[in-house]
Amino acid sequence: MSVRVRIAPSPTGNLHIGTARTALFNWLFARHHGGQFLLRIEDTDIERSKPEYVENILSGLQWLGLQWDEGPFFQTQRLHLYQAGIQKLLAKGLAYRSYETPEELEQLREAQRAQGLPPRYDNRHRHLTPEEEAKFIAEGRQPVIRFKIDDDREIRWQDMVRGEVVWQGKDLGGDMVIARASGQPLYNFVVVMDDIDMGITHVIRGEDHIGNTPKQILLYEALGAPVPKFGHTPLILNQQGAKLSKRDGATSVDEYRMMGYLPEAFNNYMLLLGWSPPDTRELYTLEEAIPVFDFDRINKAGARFDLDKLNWINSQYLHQKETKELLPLVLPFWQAAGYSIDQEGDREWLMAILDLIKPSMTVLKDAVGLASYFFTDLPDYKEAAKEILQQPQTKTVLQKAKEILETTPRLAAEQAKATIDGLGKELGLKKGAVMKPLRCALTGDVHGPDLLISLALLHQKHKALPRLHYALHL
RNA sequence: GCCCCCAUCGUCUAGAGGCCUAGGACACAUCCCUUUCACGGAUGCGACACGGGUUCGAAUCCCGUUGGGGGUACCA
Repeated sequence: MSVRVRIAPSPTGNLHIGTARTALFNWLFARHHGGQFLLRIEDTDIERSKPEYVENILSGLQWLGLQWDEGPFFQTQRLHLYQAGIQKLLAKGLAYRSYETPEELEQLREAQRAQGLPPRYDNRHRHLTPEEEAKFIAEGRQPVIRFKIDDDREIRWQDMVRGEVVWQGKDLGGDMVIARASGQPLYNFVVVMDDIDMGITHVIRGEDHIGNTPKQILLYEALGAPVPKFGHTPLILNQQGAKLSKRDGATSVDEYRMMGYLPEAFNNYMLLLGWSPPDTRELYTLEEAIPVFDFDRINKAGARFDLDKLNWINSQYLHQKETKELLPLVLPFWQAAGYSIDQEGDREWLMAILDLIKPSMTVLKDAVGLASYFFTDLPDYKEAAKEILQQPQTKTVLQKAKEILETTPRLAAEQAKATIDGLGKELGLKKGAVMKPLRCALTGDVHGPDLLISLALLHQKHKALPRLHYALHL
């Protein structure tokens, strides 16, 4: 039987890192086994689901390159299927109508809490007489549908990551609601209906779903369907070791995209969170991971999200990237920063800048700060740079450099080196004594990318002389 | 509270009873390269939560303790 897996996000927020990682594992598992990866949008919670989140999830998965083979399916368009399932369970006597009010349930839980007991439904409406039921209906009560869960049942399954997991029926909280009073079917039920209907063979999801699994296994049995394999992956945790939440800074894929992380780096990092490669190699593209990915190497403990490691991986991919491929990725960030750029005319010049700053970049957005002095008329002079520019020797160097540039309209990087070396010799100064003032005058900072290349590039755009002039009169 | 899961350097992890003096990566420190900052290279720092077993031998198996996490809805 061919492998069929799915990712089933609910559109109640932007594509979350945890969802993305689950998607990645499912995608890799499907590709590894030559199976299918489906996308299903779980939008049964109509109050919290929003179309913009659907859009965000779809575009996020696409950005990551986790293309789905079927879908997206929307649960709100499949309500007839769930209705039929509910009728079937009702007819078989495996589910029933339950009439308690939210207040009554709250009272029950309150009483249980007071006695130190676990909160659970006491199955009080499981065996209502027709008279009792008629009375509730006459009161105008709208029933929920509950699925019967026997306390003495024992549920066990072989989890793909955790091995055998055993659950007692009595710990499942009593007969479970599968449809609201409004008729809206609920998560645990629709998941099972859909997974059966879509022929899902392996349910790979986060560990936070582990408690849902025994309930769902019971539903598979009740519906007379084969139970798929389950694999519960460890959770991604925050710096404190708790489940990632909105309060933990950037938790959506979108935010990382906007900060300038590359999808290949992001995938690579998520892959390493909970899965370990068979050897010491850590850099894997999606395609490279397909043949080596398997569940034997999935870890059981949760993993903290570590920005340092993500940054390192991202910088590796960035540095490896051909400059001509990097340029279109960087351009939007430069443009957003307000730099005026002639994409066509300046192409060579821009590529040279990018070549220069590429080794210093960790995220795409870094290109904004690193290249800023190329795009402004005058750089933003830092305090430390101003101090250097005040030193007496500085004037001599800058004056000399100015004279040379005035007679040299165009300067290649190699020429710049010879010129500056000559300048130092002529003045009897060490390299540092020449470079430092020059750097400060040209870039406004005491350190940065290669100065001679910067000089050549600035001079090409007639930005070097005005800066020397400005610095001389500071 | 109750149920479930988990436990190796600060972080991600390797480790299937002797290959472990516990390996790798990030981070950090030092040095080299270098006009500077990065990049790159080298070196260093640094962990088997604790207590009992089992065994000739335990990071690895068992039990307990502690710690952490998840769940406990007419959310997903």
